[in-house]
Amino acid sequence: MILNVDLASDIPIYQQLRDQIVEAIADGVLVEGSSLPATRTLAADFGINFHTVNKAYDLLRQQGLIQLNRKTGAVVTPAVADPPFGAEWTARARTLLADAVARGLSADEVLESCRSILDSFGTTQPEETP
Amino acid sequence: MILNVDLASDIPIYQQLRDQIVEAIADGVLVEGSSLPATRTLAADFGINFHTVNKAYDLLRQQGLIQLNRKTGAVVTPAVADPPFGAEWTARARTLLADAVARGLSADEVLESCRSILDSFGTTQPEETP
Amino acid sequence: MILNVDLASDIPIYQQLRDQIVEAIADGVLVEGSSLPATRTLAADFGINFHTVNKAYDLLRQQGLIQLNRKTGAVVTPAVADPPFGAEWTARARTLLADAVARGLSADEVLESCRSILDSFGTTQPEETP
Amino acid sequence: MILNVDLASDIPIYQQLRDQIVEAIADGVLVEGSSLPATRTLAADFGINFHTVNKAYDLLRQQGLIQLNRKTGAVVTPAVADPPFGAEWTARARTLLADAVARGLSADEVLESCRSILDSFGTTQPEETP
DNA sequence: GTGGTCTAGACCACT
DNA sequence: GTGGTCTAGACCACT
Repeated sequence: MILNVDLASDIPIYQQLRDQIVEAIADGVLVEGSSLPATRTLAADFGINFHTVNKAYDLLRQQGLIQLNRKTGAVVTPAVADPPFGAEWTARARTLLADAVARGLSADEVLESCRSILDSFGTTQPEETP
Repeated sequence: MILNVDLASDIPIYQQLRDQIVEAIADGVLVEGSSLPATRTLAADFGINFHTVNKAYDLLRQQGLIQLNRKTGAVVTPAVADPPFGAEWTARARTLLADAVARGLSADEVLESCRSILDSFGTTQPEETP
Repeated sequence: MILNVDLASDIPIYQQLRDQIVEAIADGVLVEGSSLPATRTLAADFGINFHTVNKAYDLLRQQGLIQLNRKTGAVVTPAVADPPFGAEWTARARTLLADAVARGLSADEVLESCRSILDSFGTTQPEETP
Repeated sequence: MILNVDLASDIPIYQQLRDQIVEAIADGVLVEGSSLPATRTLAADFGINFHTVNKAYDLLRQQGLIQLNRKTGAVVTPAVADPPFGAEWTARARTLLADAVARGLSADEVLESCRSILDSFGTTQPEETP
């Protein structure tokens, strides 16, 4: 799993971490049962505080994507699609799609962009959990 | 154009305004050449500070969606799809789509959600510009 | 609203705060729209760190009970009973009720205890929001 | 008695064991005089450390629900409802019930949930102690 | 060895 | 003036 943190971005570091881990899960790089690095290890790797990593992991836990355990560390949970999947996601999607359409893209072009992003997921081989 | 501002929301008011105006453009309610309300009028309508409206309009201007002019006020510009269309949009889309996939939805289900949102645009008749 | 924090308890301070604020909401002491004290004010009152209060408020926000806003501070949101209300609550309730029954209380006695606790809610007059 | 241990859960294993044994007692699956499995047996069944089982049994002993004896092992004690039944239980109940009420459920709805959980106890036939 | 909690203090964002 | 983020470092809980 390759994570990139941009300290200069105005997106909070913990959010960047969360987003990239979610992408790694969507991508299949992290699968059910995969272990994430220990909070303090990951923090050291990026030269950031472990509290920041903690916050990212805590978000993922709240969203049901990982489990945190003093013994086993952070582990990816089985995906349980919980439809109708939240009006909140739909609202975010509506804003994102409107942004594209308002800039002049056709619905087909936008869908094609979405499809190509979705297709790019899962092309990476999963890591082996040691 | 109907705007709803939730003063209690976590999302900054200027962001809500920007998002809803973008949706109105995507929706075809606002078309090329449509005038937006004067900042002070809009501010008065919602009981918010006109600086907040200014900030929303300024964002739209930066994104090339409207033109601001002392004389003519805020006017929707012609849509110029600007491919490659911003790595920034793609990054946002990637995060949004990954969120859905990581929660267990299939690519097809996610695409279907996007399609149905896109289909909902443009069903409203454009306003007449007075 | 009267809050009591037991620094010696093994229940985390932020959890104690969360629980007591929830009870104040259930009790009707805090109603929809009521303001909570500023995080730093509350922290000073108890001689604890504002981060700890922050964590309590953040939990309440995640659970949809309050809204946090830089401008307006922490405000109680309208209650939206979201049935089926979570298997998680039922599991907690099962454990609690089993505890009582296993100790020899009859179902009727346990229900009576629950009823009397529920009756004790709402007997306090709501605070006036200044 | 059927026990399920979720090794990945946030809830400590000893707590899960304790809770499920309490539920088995409430349920009538375990009655006064019933023997619990030997700690090492139970530990082997779940592939967990026997100290963990020990901790669960010790909690139950402290709470007066079982007796531990080198010779006879762990045996369920006669239920002695010990009114006023612990301010501690009431505090836990208050928090649980407040959680439901604060989310907008009426006292009647909450009581009904409690009643249906209580009714589900005791529908299983007691095991025969070999 | 892992995550969890708490303190202390800095600076930022939005109003 | 309010909450939000981040750092730094301590000690605890569970294994």
